[in-house]
Amino acid sequence: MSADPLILAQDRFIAVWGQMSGAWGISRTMAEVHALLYITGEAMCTDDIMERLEISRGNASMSLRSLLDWGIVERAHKRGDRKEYFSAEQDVWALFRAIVRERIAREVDPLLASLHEIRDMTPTDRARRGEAIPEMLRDSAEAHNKRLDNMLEFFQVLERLGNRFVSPAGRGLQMAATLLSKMDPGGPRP
Amino acid sequence: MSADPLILAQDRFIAVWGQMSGAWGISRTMAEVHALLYITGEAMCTDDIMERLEISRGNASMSLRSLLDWGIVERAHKRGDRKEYFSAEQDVWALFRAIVRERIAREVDPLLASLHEIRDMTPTDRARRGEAIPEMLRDSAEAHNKRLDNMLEFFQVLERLGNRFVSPAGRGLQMAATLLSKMDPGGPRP
DNA sequence: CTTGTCTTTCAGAATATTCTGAAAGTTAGT
DNA sequence: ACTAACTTTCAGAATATTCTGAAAGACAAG
Repeated sequence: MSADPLILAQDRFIAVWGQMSGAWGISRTMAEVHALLYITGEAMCTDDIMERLEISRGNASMSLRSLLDWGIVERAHKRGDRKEYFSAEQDVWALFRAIVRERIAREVDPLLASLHEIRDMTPTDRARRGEAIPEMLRDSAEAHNKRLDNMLEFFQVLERLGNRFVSPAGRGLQMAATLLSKMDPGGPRP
Repeated sequence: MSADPLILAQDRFIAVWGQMSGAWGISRTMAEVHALLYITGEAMCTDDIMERLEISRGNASMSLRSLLDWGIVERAHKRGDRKEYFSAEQDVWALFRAIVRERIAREVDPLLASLHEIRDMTPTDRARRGEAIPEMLRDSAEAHNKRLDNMLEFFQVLERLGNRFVSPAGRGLQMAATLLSKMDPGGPRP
């Protein structure tokens, strides 16, 4: 059997990364496939992956497709070989920029849209000027709207931050480095 | 039935927040209970929650316990009433500081520990000075270690950032504001 | 110590997610 | 156009997660 420490370390990495799958909002197998491609640094074909991870062809195919959709794995080809090969982004910062980009698109944007819709469901002074609303109802509606606005504001800031992190290639690292070096533990300096 | 727009808006908010549950790594019901407490702004007892969300007593009890563990819901008491009441943190930034704090503790810290362990599984020049290792193996081990180190570096930065965001009360907001105001779209200025 | 009120627990049921494998689909080469 | 090599799809199986409800536990008041 394989007592090769490199293989063992790879397997352990794959297992650990698989456990993090929940944190990225992807399935365990997707994470394991990604881990395998990342940690070996090699381009592999479907059969290589099936064999190493002991998963079915269908599962491998679907996981690879999803990883391609997320933009963190890309197709590769070997000359004289009809098979498709796949390789993972090796730049860790680029990897996480891709993850943040997808999660903003899949989670934050739809949430903001929903929150705006909900915001439009309750009447306010602004919305209906002259119309009479029982005072008690108006008060609780205003408190409700304030709570919604606080949420909205938070996610708008989050989205702007995320887009800043994601946008031009390579900025994520600089942003983090700047943050950590320019701010002392007590907070930002003037 | 209730055509009260406020109730309808609350229900919609609860549903939307419930769908985000995956993003925070909590169950749908936990998120719905939290949403209910947040959007109504009221302290409610188990029976109130069971009735409004149409869930079982056991589910309500467990969800509330978990929310207490996360530190985003707290116990409250009403005089002359033996029942326990629960209310959600109303400061949105405090809410997300709590979430970040928990996720660092539950996900990032264990991951860093595992990555360090994995880092120690492969021999390097540093680790075993004189011992002979086949050249090919040594090269691939070094590439492997570099990949691990890149991951480690990323998560160390992430953890420091997270802790900065979380630490003294109120800093999260300032940090985000600083980020957004001090950096132009092209990147940080000297 | 007993009762009544409220809370927690947990085995099994219900639900949701993920995986398999065989069949259908696709494409390159001849 | 046919074949061989490879990829994708998807219904049903396997697995994992979440929920229920009844029983047990906890605690204050009398």
